[in-house]
Amino acid sequence: MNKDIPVISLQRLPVYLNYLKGLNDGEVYVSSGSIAAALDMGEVLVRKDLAYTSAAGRPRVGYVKSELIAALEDYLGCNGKRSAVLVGAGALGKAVLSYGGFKNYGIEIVAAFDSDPEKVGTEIAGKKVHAMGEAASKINELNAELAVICVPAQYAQEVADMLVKCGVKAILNFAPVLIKTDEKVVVRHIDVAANLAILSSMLEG
Amino acid sequence: MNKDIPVISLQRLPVYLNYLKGLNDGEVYVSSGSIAAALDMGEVLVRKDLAYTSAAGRPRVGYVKSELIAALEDYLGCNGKRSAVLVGAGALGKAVLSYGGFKNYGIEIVAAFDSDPEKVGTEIAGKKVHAMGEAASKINELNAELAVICVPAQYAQEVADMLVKCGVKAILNFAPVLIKTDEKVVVRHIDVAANLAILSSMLEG
DNA sequence: TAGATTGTTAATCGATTAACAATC
DNA sequence: TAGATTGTTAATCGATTAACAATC
Repeated sequence: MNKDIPVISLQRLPVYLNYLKGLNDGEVYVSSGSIAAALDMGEVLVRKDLAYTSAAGRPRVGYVKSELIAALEDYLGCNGKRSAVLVGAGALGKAVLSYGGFKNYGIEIVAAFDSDPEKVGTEIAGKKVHAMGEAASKINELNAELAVICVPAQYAQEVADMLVKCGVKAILNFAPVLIKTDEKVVVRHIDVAANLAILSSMLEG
Repeated sequence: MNKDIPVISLQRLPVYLNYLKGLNDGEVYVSSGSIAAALDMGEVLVRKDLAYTSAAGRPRVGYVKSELIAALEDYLGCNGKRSAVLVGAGALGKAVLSYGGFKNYGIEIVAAFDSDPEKVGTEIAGKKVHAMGEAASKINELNAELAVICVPAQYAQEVADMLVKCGVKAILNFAPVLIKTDEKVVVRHIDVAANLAILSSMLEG
């Protein structure tokens, strides 16, 4: 069902969702034109993207905002329940563990792992930090399909390999290195420093 | 000089740089083919991307690794010196302030701002946290052209407006909301929760 | 020289936009 | 009805890939 949407369209769905949720409660209808204007994009593109979900607009009035939000949430799996684990309870790991925004998407980070014995056994934002060796059993027990990697670059690949072996199906990688996995596993990469560097590069043009 | 590179190519340059830096010191030459194989992409694309920099390969041998790294670093401004400020010293803000990876790109976060009086006056990773009201004078004094927004979504737009008024030219926004600015200002958006949600969506396909 | 690899031009592919018929 | 907006098909645009000449 989610198979044929281009990733580039999929990436825009949360943007629409955020925009719609931020709208005044009084607004009942939204048109692709108004969304496009607010988000600085073409209105046909908005309609095409929305068409991947179950959203249906009505000529002359547009989309019912609540229905559109529901369609996007449904498509993105916000009403489901998926568990994620996090590896690397450093500053960034702690921030991600403390972040409350995942629940909007039906995702919960249920456990963390760290190789530092000092951290093992502690709790961060109510989530237990376990030793790396416990990963296999915990991931299995908690049925976690998602994982977030917040370890230093040099460990990212081995951590990814371990996670995949434990049954993780998708990885969000914050380490500044490209990790390779079995092609069935989906990986996304967020390199914070590189993002700032890209911005910096765009300044001189 | 950096004007005519497509953003999509620019985004790949740090990926090449990370890969090359991670290579064994003994490797003197690298070919576009070997980079492409390691990074799972087409070799012509690699050569095209690298051609935007001052890198020059030699037929039959490839690129001199050290020269290629230097060309990428030069293009990305890693040898320059740019200052950034951060707004919102919550968990994520702290993590970004503590992150050491920016210096590889010639970027330093020089100050933070927060509206919480409890945080004002403290130091995080050696960086002073100032009151929001000091932003204008500090940004000017420190000559900061880059800014990172780590405040809750509902404040992101006003913070962005304030930053732009203070002379900030580029913004990295972690708040889950699209911010609008004068078109001269460049903005990049990192929505961590959305990224995990996208991964989750890709699982069911 | 022979052959591997670069750099470039042409072809292809995919995403965005334009045009327009359908419709409430 | 008239007109605004959707949904879809065709055209355009831009990025990737294929082909190939240049070259060390």
